[in-house]
Order: sequence, then C-alpha cells, then structure tokens
Amino acid sequence: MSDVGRPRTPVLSRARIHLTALRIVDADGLAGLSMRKLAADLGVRAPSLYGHVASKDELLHAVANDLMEAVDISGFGTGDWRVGLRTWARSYRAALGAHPNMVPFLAFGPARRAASLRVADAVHGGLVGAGWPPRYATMIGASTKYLVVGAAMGSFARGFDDDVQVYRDRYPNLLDAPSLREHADEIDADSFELALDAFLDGLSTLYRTVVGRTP
Amino acid sequence: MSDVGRPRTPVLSRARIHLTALRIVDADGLAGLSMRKLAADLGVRAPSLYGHVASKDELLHAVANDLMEAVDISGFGTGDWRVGLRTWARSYRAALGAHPNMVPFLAFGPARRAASLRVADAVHGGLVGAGWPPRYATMIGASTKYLVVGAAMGSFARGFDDDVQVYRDRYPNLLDAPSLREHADEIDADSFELALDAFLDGLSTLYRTVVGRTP
DNA sequence: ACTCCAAACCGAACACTGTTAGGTTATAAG
DNA sequence: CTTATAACCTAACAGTGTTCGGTTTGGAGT
Repeated sequence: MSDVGRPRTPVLSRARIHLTALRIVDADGLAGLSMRKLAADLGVRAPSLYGHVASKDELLHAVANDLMEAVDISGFGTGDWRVGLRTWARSYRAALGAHPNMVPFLAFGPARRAASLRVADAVHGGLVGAGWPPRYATMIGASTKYLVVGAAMGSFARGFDDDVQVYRDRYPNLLDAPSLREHADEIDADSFELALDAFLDGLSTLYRTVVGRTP
Repeated sequence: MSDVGRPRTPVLSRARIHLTALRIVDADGLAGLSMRKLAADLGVRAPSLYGHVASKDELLHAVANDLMEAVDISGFGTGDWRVGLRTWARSYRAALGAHPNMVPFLAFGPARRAASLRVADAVHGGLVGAGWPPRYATMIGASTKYLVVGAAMGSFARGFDDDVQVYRDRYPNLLDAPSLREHADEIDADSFELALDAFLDGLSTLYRTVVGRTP
C-alpha cells in the first residue's frame, strides 16, 4: 500500500513534462522552475523525471525547440525577400514574446536545436535565392536575429523601475519615463516595427548597389 | 591563533569584491560565480561578503553598473544625431562584448542602474534636441538598444555547434556554417555594422518625412 | 501459466547554492 | 581605559540538480 514502485498506468510523458515545465516558467520565471517543483506539479517525485529527461538543461532545450516550431518562414516562398524577412522577424518575435521568461534561454544561439537550424537554413536559402551574395545573406540573417532577440530581451526586462521618479532631477530628459511603463507593450511593438522598417529600407538601398537591380 | 575575529587590516572592499566577481564571471560564466567561490578567491569565508554587499543580485547590479560607465554618449554633442547614435551603439556593444558572460544579466533593462539611466537620458535628450519628436526619440533609443543587446547576445551564444556537419544533409543552405565559427568575431562585427548602417540609413529617410529637413 | 527483463516510479543521499544568526577579535572614539 | 562597532568567523537552514539502489508492475518469450 506504499506509493513506491511502478504505477498501473504511466504518469509521466515527455510531452506532459514539457508542457508543465513551460507553464511553470511562464508563471514563475526561469528561476522558478526546479525539478522538485516540476515533479510536484506532475504528481511525482523529482528523481522520476530523469527516466524521461537527461537533465534540466536538456529539458529546457527541448521546450525551447518546441517554441521555435512556431516561427514562420513561409514568406521566403513569395519571391520577395523583404516579405520573407518581415514575416520571419515578426513570427520570431511573437514566439519569443509569448513566453518572455524563456527568452534569456532561447537567446543562446541555435546550437543543436533542430527547429532553429531549419529556420536558419530557410532564411539563408531565401536570401541567396533572391540574389544576395552568401556573405550578405549571413550578415542579414544575423542582423535580423539581433533585432528580434534584442527586442524580446527588452520587452522582458520592462526597463525602467517603478520609482524612477526619484531620478527626476538628475535625468531631465526622462521626465516621462514613468508613463513608458504603462504603454510598455505598445512602445515595444512600435519600436520593433520602426526598427524593422528602417532596417529593411536601408537594406533595399544596399540591395540596389550590391545586386544591381531593384528589390 | 585562530583565524576568527577582525583582521589587523581590512581584507575586503567593495572595489576588490566587484573586481574579483567580474573576473570570475569572465572566466567561468555567470553560473560559475558563487558567493563561496568569490569569498575563497578573496581569501575569506562567504558570510563575510554580506558586510559589504547586500546580496548576490545587488553585487551583480553593481558590477553591471561599473561596466556601463564605459558607454560613450559624447557623440550627441556634435550636433549630428547619427554620429551620436553610432558612437553610442558602438561603445555600448564594445562594453558588452568585453564581458560577454555578463550580457544576459545586463540585458535586464536600465532598472535602477545610474549609469544606464545617465545614458538613456543623454540619448533621449540628444535625439529630441536634433529635432526628433519625443515619441520617435523613445522608439529610436529602444530600437538601437535592441540591436546592441541582440548583437551582444548573439556573440555570446556563438551559435552553431561544433558538429553542425551532422546536419549537412538536412540543411543544404548551411553548408558553410562550420566555417562561420572560425570567423565568428569578424562576422558578428560586420553584421552589426551592416545592421547599424542599414538602420541609420532608413532613419535618415524617415527623418526627412517626419522632421521635414535633411539630417 | 511461469519466468524474467525492463520500465517506471520511490527514498535517501551527495555536494552544492544564497543567506541569516550569533560568536570572536581588533580598531577607533570618548 | 572603557565601550562601541567594524570585520571577520562558524554553524546552520532551506533549497538546488543529480545519482544510487530499491520496489513494484507490464509485457515478452517459452
């Protein structure tokens, strides 16, 4: 009558573990996820998890990979590289923004995440196919990723503290900083779109001089 | 003859603690910094640190603030907002790149870091002074930060794994990915400059339509 | 039907973490 | 010369990721 030993029907599964882990990270942050807490939420003890998952790190990578599946690279099929970049960047940012607490982890490069490699491949192929020299394709892919990751981190950080009022005297140009917090989401979204527009606009100019035709 | 009690001359100081902490983070990463290890490197036991530092978090914020002192905002004094943005972005990226392991921590917004607020104030003031409407100044500052933070995270992550070769068949467009690793620094630097150029170029166009004169 | 292996859980334990409480000693102030 | 306090210490707490070995069950092979 003890609760030791194999249960009649399996309690754990990789999918359920991933889902619960993500829910905890969303609710309590990356630091709020512990193997014991995760196990408790699953109605199990911590060591049992190691029959399904190699380590906490591997688990997080798997969850990260799940999230990256949502990134949309179909835009590169339109024949317009700017549409490809835009839809990629937007869906990428949306994927990160949906789980902001995962961003610090997701930012650690594609590494061996299959989903990220899939995207990197499509982006590079799309740009080269549109006429960009491979070297430029690499740099443009990197640049776009910078923008998205940076924006996601910024959103996550939510920047300015609650009592910025204290600094009013010393930083006169930040007088309206407190109001930023209220519209943080909107400002982040607008800033991202502005950056993307300006960036793509600048790239279009570059395209003409590098490739020698209009985009 | 015990090693308990107050020493003849003080062993610790805030400056020495900061310096040693940063050295550990540089060498062993953020996760490699523990209060016990830090204390050991300082020839002391962990609890002694708490006479000089409120918590590990506060310590890291202090170190982060030290790093942000190096960011250069003097470019906004030239009267050319593009020069201001460029020198800011470059020195910002350099400050982060000099201590890549600190980036994940530094990315958490200006918060109450005095040095970061100083910069934010100068940037906003410089842009508004150059004619940008406050709302645009906010977005441009945010966008630039996105780029810098994103680039710093990218550098930190170093992306592609050693044995990307494995994925050769599945990701045909990444055939030359392994070679990326060798020139990672160069590619990161070039990509950042490309992004900055394109971004500033796009902003110049925007400036003409928003402000109604050439930059 | 019976054996046997592997799957799936558990308890106990290890070495580690940040942090607090309270003890001990040296310096500086009155 | 007392007294306060600054600066270190030891001991301890609750928590972490992870491993080892135990217990029970399902299912495959004969």
